[in-house]
Amino acid sequence: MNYSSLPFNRISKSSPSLKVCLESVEKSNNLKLTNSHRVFHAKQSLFSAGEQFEGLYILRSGSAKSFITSLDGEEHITKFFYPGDLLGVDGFDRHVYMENVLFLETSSVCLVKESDLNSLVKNNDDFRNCLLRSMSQSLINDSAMMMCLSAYSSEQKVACFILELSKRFSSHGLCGREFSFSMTRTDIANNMGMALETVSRVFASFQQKELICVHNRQVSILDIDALRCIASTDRFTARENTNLHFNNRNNIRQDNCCVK
Amino acid sequence: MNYSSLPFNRISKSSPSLKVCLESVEKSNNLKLTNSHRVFHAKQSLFSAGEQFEGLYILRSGSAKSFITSLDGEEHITKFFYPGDLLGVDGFDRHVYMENVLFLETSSVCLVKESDLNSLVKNNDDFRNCLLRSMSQSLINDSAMMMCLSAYSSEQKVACFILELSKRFSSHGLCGREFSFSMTRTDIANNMGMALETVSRVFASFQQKELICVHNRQVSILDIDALRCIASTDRFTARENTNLHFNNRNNIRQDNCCVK
DNA sequence: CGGCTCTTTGACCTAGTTCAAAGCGCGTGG
DNA sequence: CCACGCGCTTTGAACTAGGTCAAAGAGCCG
Repeated sequence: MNYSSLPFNRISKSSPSLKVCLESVEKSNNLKLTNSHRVFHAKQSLFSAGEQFEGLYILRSGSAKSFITSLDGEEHITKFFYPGDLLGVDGFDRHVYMENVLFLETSSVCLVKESDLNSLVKNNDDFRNCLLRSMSQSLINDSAMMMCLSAYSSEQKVACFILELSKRFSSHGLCGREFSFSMTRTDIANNMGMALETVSRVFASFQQKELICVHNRQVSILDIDALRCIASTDRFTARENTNLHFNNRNNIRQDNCCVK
Repeated sequence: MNYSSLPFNRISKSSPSLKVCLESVEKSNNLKLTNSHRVFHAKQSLFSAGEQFEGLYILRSGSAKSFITSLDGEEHITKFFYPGDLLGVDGFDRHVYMENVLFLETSSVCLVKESDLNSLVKNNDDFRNCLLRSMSQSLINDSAMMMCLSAYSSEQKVACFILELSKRFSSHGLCGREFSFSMTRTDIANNMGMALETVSRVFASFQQKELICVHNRQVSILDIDALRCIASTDRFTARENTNLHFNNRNNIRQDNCCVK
């Protein structure tokens, strides 16, 4: 997939992409980012909590997850990253990265070194706005995520997760109706604050209701409106049509499924 | 309480306060913030989601809460604010505030208008760094909060909540061992993703174990190490000494309590 | 004093976790 | 090319932490 063919103007207006911003900066200014591109493979680490802050990374392709570790060693996945996303913003505060980042698949990143960063933020209006807007957006997303974690039922959580992924993919010009995710069920469960068994059961339940179709990590959305409805329905209404443990008796599977 | 007497140097190094930063900027530059101070009372609104972005607010005294509303009208409190905190950063993205802010008690804020903001970020290194660090810090806090919401038991959540408040108060030069909070049990429950009854029960349980002492909204911490231990203990260990519903039979109350 | 909101406490109940075991897909090495 | 092993996923059955419902107390203010 060639990203340069995407309608970036529209995207950069609705949700700023530093990647795009940088590309324009790179062309018009004397900034050289050519040596700062690197490729990583699945399970490789970009940086770990405690490491010296070296600058921001922009994910160019692939995907990654960030996680923090509690005092007792438990890990929590805070976010999944897709092309255009910014990595390492948590390092501004103490000049030390506060999160760990692992790649989920073969990916490439571009480093904006701290030195370049300072002058960019200072002198380049576009870049500065992009950065502030991107951080602002992250804070808003965090709020939504917190609400999701604290108040949503399992079905709502999974519906939100799928819809969010769909949104991500389509905003990058990919198909938002049919895609495959790069994280495991365990990752999803950890990120959404539920047990992996529950994730599995909700997927099965959604499939049984013909809202989605899942094979391994390939998903296709069959009824996006129903998903949106579940995601935005309060718990009392949602409860009526929910019985995770017992509604998957008459297995509906590969048969009526659109992906093969 | 006169904030100007606080040891701000130390604070601004460990965790940047835009308030302090602004004060120095105000003195050394030609910036006028004198007309931008306003006082609000409990339950008054600073701004609501959807309103035009006018700039950032710095809380000078008092306290506030921010909340977002889900599609079905449910509210979720995303954060509580104390003096020195920054309000309105969520407006950078779309030039519209994305959250609602209500004051919990009589408070005063200082508005940094958008016009001033731009030149400050552009030209004032201290301010720019303060802002970036503050936003970075918020993102880190959000991560911690998400982990808390998604993986912690009720006791862990409440322990974290109390410890966080304690940290906040002592970082502002107030007593971190004995303070009163300005939010209701319902607010705490909403923010921490639990039922208000559970909050009440955990408080009772902590009091019964002589970790804290609560009267209405006045708390004093009796055993901060034990609280820290609870907050950082994994669920398996924590479970052994937990039985919220039945361990408050022999009521221990005002008798052995340090606040009267 | 009456009415209000907030908080506590009790009793019950269920959504989702935990534990256990089997199934599946995929890469590796023989 | 098959067999084995390993990591991931699914499914079942039992259990429990915490939510929900209900009712009573407590503080506060006009």
